[in-house]
Amino acid sequence: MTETKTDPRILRTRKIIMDSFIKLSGKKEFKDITIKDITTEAMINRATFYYHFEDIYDLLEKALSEVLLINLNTNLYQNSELNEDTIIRLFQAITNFQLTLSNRCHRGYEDTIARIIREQIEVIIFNLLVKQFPGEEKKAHKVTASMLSWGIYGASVEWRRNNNSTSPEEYIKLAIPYIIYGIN
Amino acid sequence: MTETKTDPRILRTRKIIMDSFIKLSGKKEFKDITIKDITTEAMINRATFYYHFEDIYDLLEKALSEVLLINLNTNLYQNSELNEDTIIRLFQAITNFQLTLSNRCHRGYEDTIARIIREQIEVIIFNLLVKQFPGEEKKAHKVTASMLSWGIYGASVEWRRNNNSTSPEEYIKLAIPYIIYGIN
DNA sequence: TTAGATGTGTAGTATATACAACACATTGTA
DNA sequence: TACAATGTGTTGTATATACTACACATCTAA
Repeated sequence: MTETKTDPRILRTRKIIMDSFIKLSGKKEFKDITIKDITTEAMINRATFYYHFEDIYDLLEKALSEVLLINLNTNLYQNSELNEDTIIRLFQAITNFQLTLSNRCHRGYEDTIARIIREQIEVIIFNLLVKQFPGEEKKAHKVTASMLSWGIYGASVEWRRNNNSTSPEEYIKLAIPYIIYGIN
Repeated sequence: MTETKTDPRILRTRKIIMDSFIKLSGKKEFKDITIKDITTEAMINRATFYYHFEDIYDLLEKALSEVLLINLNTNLYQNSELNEDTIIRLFQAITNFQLTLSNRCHRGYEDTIARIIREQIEVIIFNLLVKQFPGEEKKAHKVTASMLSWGIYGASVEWRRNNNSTSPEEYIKLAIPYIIYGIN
């Protein structure tokens, strides 16, 4: 809302860097991608990279967040409530995102990536909860969001592992009553 | 050869501007394209436009030259002589370029565009002649290049006008003996 | 072990781009 | 006519990016 517009040069350069990184991720494993590779691909100076990102892990984090967030924003920007529909869309976005990831080789960095994704989910859920129940305790929202994010992320991992014929929607629907109405 | 490498920012920005201009040319007539349109499309500041180009006609000139030159370079960079083969490739590049142009609306600026194209052809032919006959008088090369450029450009106009089944290659082949061996 | 090669991260300076403001011209419209 | 709106081209200043050099780490080969 109170967005102060950022310098177009910054937006442009960040996008070039992230796009180059994503492109390289399709060719090499993460551990083999050097910062020189990225800046060469992006045709920017190496020093400029450090102007925007702390190091390559910072880039990984921001690139993943951005890609995931774009997926999510287009999916559930309209819905501002945490309900059955929202959860289904969220889950679909995650499984979809995981599928694109699995086509790229990030061997050895699965844990980092998993953490980033889960944190993103947590942020999204937290914001939804705050909007939905403005008066209540934020600490409770925090814990709830944390637990839900772990649960939903874990579900996406399990879904991918049992890569059977169940669609993401059907899969998560099995758990939704528990999420929404609780154990009772 | 003695290319002093130019700042990547300049290359990048020029490309963005030209690409935006070409993109806009597909939507609007030239006379309706404002500099604000271009800079908005390119997401650069209007002052930056004037850093690179004098005005919109300067951009038109450079954009056309560049597109035509790229066509030509990829076609006849290998051949450094002005022979039958070179002329055929040159003619093909021009007709091909004219076809792409005809899909865009530049009504009222045909003359300007024609001049730019012809001048480009002249430069190319002149350079070929200088390379081919290094010892001889440059003034003669100049006149020869001028006449040939007018002739070849004119032929491309005629070819397009009689838009019949003759291919550019067949068409120009009819005139090649005259060009190469002269009237006798 | 020692060098050499490659990668990371930082700092100082030069240059390109962003932005805002301005004067001026052109166009449409009341 | 007037006067608002839109476009052109310029200028001054702030900021982002390019470039170069440097110190340091890691790895490989002699």
